[in-house]
Formats: sequence, structure tokens, C-alpha cells
Amino acid sequence: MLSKKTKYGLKALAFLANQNDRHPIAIAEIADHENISQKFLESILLSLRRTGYLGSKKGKGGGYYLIKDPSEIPMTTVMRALEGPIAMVSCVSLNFYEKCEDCPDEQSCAVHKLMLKVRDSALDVYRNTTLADLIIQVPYSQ
Amino acid sequence: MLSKKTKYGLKALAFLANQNDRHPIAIAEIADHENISQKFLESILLSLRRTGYLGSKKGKGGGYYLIKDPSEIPMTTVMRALEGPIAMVSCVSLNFYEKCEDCPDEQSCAVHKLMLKVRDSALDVYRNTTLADLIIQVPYSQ
DNA sequence: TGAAAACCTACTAAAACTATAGGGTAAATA
DNA sequence: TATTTACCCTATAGTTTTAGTAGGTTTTCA
Repeated sequence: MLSKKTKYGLKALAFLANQNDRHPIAIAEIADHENISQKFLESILLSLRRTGYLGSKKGKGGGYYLIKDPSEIPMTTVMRALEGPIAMVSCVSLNFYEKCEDCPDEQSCAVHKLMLKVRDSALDVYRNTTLADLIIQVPYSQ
Repeated sequence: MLSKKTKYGLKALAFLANQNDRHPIAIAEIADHENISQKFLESILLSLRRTGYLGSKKGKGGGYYLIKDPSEIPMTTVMRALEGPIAMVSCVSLNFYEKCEDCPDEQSCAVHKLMLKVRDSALDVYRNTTLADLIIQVPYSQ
């Protein structure tokens, strides 16, 4: 199941992408519009900022804004920042690889074989989907 | 992350598929071979039995065995029995659909749009992968 | 200088997951 | 009839994750 953190993070990004211009929008405004606890959203936006696609400005009139065009923001980065590894087991993770302590041989492991396929297909989706795809109605996307 | 229940379940199925014949194998033997707590495996095999692909026999010489050929056992059924819904949010689930209570409109929801794609790609993998694919070394599967 | 807003740390309540344990019932075999 | 093994139920303890909450610090603008 997708965590609320990821849900909220995606909704917040979509909200920012839907703005006409790129002026800063306060956390409070986003939280209010998307029905998210402000404090919770605060921590979410903070982790999204580390992707480099989200900028912030402090003080009066400050807030968060997209640094790049939505079409240049791939879901791979966003999902890794929000949900963590895309792989369902660490032994097939590209960025967070770790050997399973109980598995003697990865090559012959059924779990490994299956999860490798699942990871590849998920990666394919995330790499080919940008924030722009999530807000514009495309009749026959793909 | 994949639960241990699913990991163990897949390993147990693969172990059964690797047998020469289809005679019953006791839980204790599977648990021992795959390093799984016997009681835990017991409950896992029970839920797998409900898929109709796994048979059991009580009494002396009893145990679990595959009812169908591994090539006829699709991962869709297995994963649903072990992990539950394939979709990451209930609003895109085929078998467990439920409307998100906080989302006013699915059509315009960014989370919905993205997770629909992810579900489709995962389904594609599970539908086209059978238990046989997880045990036999196929050079260029797909 | 004061207000507004992001930033940062720490804490917490609840839920889920993992694994084990115990107990008993039902069915099959010898 | 005795043994073996699956079936089924409950409980529990420990750990981790989730979804926040609280409170203070820093930066920026007017």
C-alpha cells in the first residue's frame, strides 16, 4: 500500500504544477487546499526539496515552488524521495542494494527472479512518467 | 517492501515445483529446507491452498503438493493470495476497489493517474509469469 | 524591529508486521 | 486403534512503520 506521505507529496506537487506561474505558495495554502495536516506536509515538502526539483523561500510571501517544468520532473526521483526504494526486496534494488541474509544464491532464488521483473516494469513506468503527465488530460497517453 | 509471508510462500511453491514428482511433502520438510518457522509456514500454505493450485493430504505420508503444472500457475493468483491487492491504492484495484474518502474526483487525481499505470505494469508481469518461470533458467525470458 | 514563513529536532500514539507458542480437531495410514 | 499430519483458533511479545504533534530556530520582508 502507498503511504499517505507519498499520496500527499504527489498531490502537493500536482497542485504546484497546476499553478499558472511559479511564485512561492505557502505550506498552509497547499495543506488547506488538499486537506493535509500542515505539519505533516511540512516534513514531506522538506524531503521533496532534496530532489532539486522543488525550491523554497522563507519569510513573508515565502513558500514552495517548482524549479523545473513539470515535464522535466520524472517520477523516478519523486517516488524514491517519498516512498524510498522502488524495488520490493533489497536484493534487486539499484540504489539500495543489500544481500538477503537468508538467501544462499540469488541466481536460483524464485523471489529474486520475480521481483527483478516487477522492479523493471515499475521503473519503466516511473522513468516515462513526468509530473506533467499527471495533470494534463491526455486522451491516449502511452 | 515485500512481506516475509510472500517471500516464504514463493520459496515454498518453488520448492514444491522443483520436485520430480507430485507426491505430498510435509510442512516440516519444506520449513526445514527453506529455513522457515513451521507454524508460520503452516498458515501461509493454508492461504495458498485457497488458490486451488495447491493440494494437501492429511495423515502419515501427507503434506502439500502442486495440483497443476508450474507452467499453469500464474503469479497473479499467487501474489493476490499472499500479498493481497496488487494495486497500491484501493481506488485503482480491480478486485478490491474502494473509493478514496479524501479524493473528490478520481479522474483528475494525480495519484490515481500514476498508480493506474503502475498497477497495469505489475499486472502485466504477474499475468505473464508462471511458477515455471521462477525455477527454470530461461536465457531470454519475455 | 516585528511578523510571517520555512526549517529542524524530538516525541508519541496507534497500527501493522513478524514470529512464536499453545491448544485442540479431523483425517488418513498402518 | 495408534500415530501422523494437516487444519484451525487464540494469544502474545517485540519490532517497525505510520501519521502525525509540539516546540523552538532561522530567514526574509515590510
